[in-house]
Parts: sequence; C-alpha cells; structure tokens
Amino acid sequence: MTTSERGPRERMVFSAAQLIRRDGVTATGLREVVSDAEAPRGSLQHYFPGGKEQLVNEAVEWAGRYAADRIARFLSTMSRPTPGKLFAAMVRQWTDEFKATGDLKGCPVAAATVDCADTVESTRAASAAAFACWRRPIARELTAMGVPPRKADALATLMISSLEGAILMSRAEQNVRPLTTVARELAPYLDSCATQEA
Amino acid sequence: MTTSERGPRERMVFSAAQLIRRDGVTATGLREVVSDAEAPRGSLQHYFPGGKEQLVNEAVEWAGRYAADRIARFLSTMSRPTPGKLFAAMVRQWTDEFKATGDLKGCPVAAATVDCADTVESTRAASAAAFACWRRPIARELTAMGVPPRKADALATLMISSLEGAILMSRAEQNVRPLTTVARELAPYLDSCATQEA
DNA sequence: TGCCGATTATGACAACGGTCATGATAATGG
DNA sequence: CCATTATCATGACCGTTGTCATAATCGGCA
Repeated sequence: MTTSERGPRERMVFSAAQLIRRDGVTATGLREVVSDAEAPRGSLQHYFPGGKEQLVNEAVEWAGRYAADRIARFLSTMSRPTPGKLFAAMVRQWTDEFKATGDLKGCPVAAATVDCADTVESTRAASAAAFACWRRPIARELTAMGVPPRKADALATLMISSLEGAILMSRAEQNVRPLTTVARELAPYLDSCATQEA
Repeated sequence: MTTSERGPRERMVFSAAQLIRRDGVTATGLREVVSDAEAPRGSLQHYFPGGKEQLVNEAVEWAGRYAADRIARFLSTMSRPTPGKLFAAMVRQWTDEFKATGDLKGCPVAAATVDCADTVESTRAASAAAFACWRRPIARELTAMGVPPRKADALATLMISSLEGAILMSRAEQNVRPLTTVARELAPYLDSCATQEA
C-alpha cells in the first residue's frame, strides 16, 4: 500500500488512482500525478503514449483488480463465511478508512464512470471491465456458500451497487451512517439467500 | 421538462444540472451552460455572483427537490403501493430514459459528490442536503405503508444507495441490467419489511 | 421625457490543462 | 568501446477555464 520500491510507471498508475478517488478524473492533472508519484515528468510520455486517457484507464483497471483481490483476502479471514459477512467486510474496509484518515475518499471506478462514461469510450469500457472483474470473484464465493449461480451473480451486482451508492452518500454526509446502515439492512437478506434454495 | 417559458436564471440551473449529469462538474464549463440554456452570458455574473460554485450548488439542490417530488408522483399512480413497487418505479424512471434516449446519463448529485466532496465544502453540503431531501419523502411513504419509522429511514437509505450504485454500473455497461437486477432482488425484501413488524 | 436600477454585452486577463518537439543522459548488448 | 535503445529533462504551444471590469441597453416609474 505504501509507495514501496516499484518503478515510476506503477507509481504513476497508483497515484492517479488515488487522486481520481479524491478529485475525480477531470480535476486530476497529469503534473499533479507526476509530482505525487515522485516520478520524472518525461516518463509520462514514455510509458503512456496514449496520454491521460491511457493512464486513467490503467488506474481504473488497477482499482478493479485491487477490489477483486480483496474479496479473496476477506474470505481467508473468516472461519465460517456467509454472504452477509462478506458484504460486511467489504463495507468495513471503507468505514475503517474513514476512522483512520478522518474523511472518505471515493472509488476510482465510480469517478471514472461519472466523469468519462459519456465522453471517453475506452474509459467507459475500462470501468465496465473493472466492475465485472470485481463482481466475478464475489459471485464465485457466493456460489461456494450455497447460492445458485444465477442468483449469485444478481446478488453480487446488488452488493456492489449498494456499496457504491453508500460510499457516495457517506462522502456527502461525511459520516459512515449510510455505509453501516446498508450493511446492517442487507446482510440478513443476503444470508437468507444462502440457506434457502430459490 | 422542456425549456419552457422560465427565465434565464432557472434555465441556467436546469442546463447546469443536465450537463453535470453527463460530464461531471469539472468538465462542465460555464460558457457551455450559457449556450445550452440559450441565456445571455452577462446573466451569469448577475444571477450567480458566487460563480460556478453557486451555480453548481443550486443545480444540486434542484436535483434533490426534483427527485423528492417524483416520489409523490410515483405514489399517486399506484392503487395499492408497497415498498417494492415504489423502488421499482424509481428504477423504472432510469430504465425508461435509457430506452428512450439510447444512453444513460448519471445523477447530478452523485457527480457533484464525486467531483467536489473533498474540495468544495459548500457543494459537499449541498449534496448531503439533496440526498436528505430525497430520503425524507421515501421514509415517510414507507411508514405510511406500515414500516416502523426507524426501519423506514434505513430502508430509504438502502434504496437510494442501491439505485445510485446501479446507475453507475449501468452507465459503465451501457446496459440496464444492473438496474433491473437490483430492482428484482430488492423488491421482495422491501415488501417483507412492510408486512412483518421488526 | 428623464432618471435609475435591473439586465445584458463584450472583451480581456491570468492561470492551468494536455500535448508535443527536442535534446540530454543512462543503460544495455554486441 | 560503440551503438542503439530506454529513460528522463525541459520548454514551449495552444486551447480552455473561471473571473472580472467596463459599458451598453432595457425596464418601469415619477
């Protein structure tokens, strides 16, 4: 999670994701990304000949992979996983960040969707791919918990939707209430889908 | 819904909301708003001495009131309203727009949150107020359907969160699948909260 | 008519954006 | 050691942005 020893290229993608998370795509300047990543400015045009569009798309892809990887990590910490517990863990990642840093940043994929879906086709496609990349492992784990495959995919969509929306509301309110509320309301229903076949 | 006979001031607020819906706050230029609203440029500094920040905030407030007013309108078309039917109607408004125009614009409040929550305090506050203004009539109607007040507020938060998230995913996918999925999954659970006291 | 505030017109300014051209330096392999 | 590529440095360009200063025009009212 820290800057670590990665090359300038990866650092720029990471920094771009973080800045997009906070300010949105349009308000994030390339010079700002470069300085935040402590990367040489010349590297931009070298590693990202596609310009800002390419950098943003890679940041979105990175975020999708990151979210997907977290799912496996969440599961590994549970002795007896259930859909509700998985969702609670997803939500907790955001409430924890709020408690730690004092304010909530957003999701890079959501920001890219809001800012680019209607103007930059490749970024819209990258966002869709990131959501799909995130949804896949969730659905897989849900089926492993006894949810029928068709239903698992629908529940995964519901989980991501509710989480993204709750992030939005929590950012606006500067309060984790929407996040915790959504987790509390949805968890029992999600669990009920794992036990009963429907 | 059309440009109608309103004054330049209202037209600019309306146009701002529409453009923000499509491109986000940062990418929406004041000159673009003026031309879209067919308003005189000089009116900008006359009606909005607070600059872009004021215009954006008013657009967000307008969107919040609009969403709140829709709730009453939805209810008026139902003979026997239930929480699930109300949520389905909220979702349908978006899927209908997709069918009509061919692509999905976003929600202005979501865009303002994504683009300004961490940088423009007044806009963050306006977004929070808009969400609250939207949530209030939903919770009120839910209690009228038999949901306990405390639970009604939580369900209203869940409904808005799921809808906003589903809008995001649907925009990314250019497909209403997430919207319809969320409606289908959530409606039965919402209805179950109206019958059983809990 | 003549005045006065509300509204609109117009142009400029300073800052910032992404992009590109060009050249320097470092690294690598023959 | 040379050559060829990878990486980085720098400065400029051009368009756009929000904002502002200034002046023209319109409205109604005395």
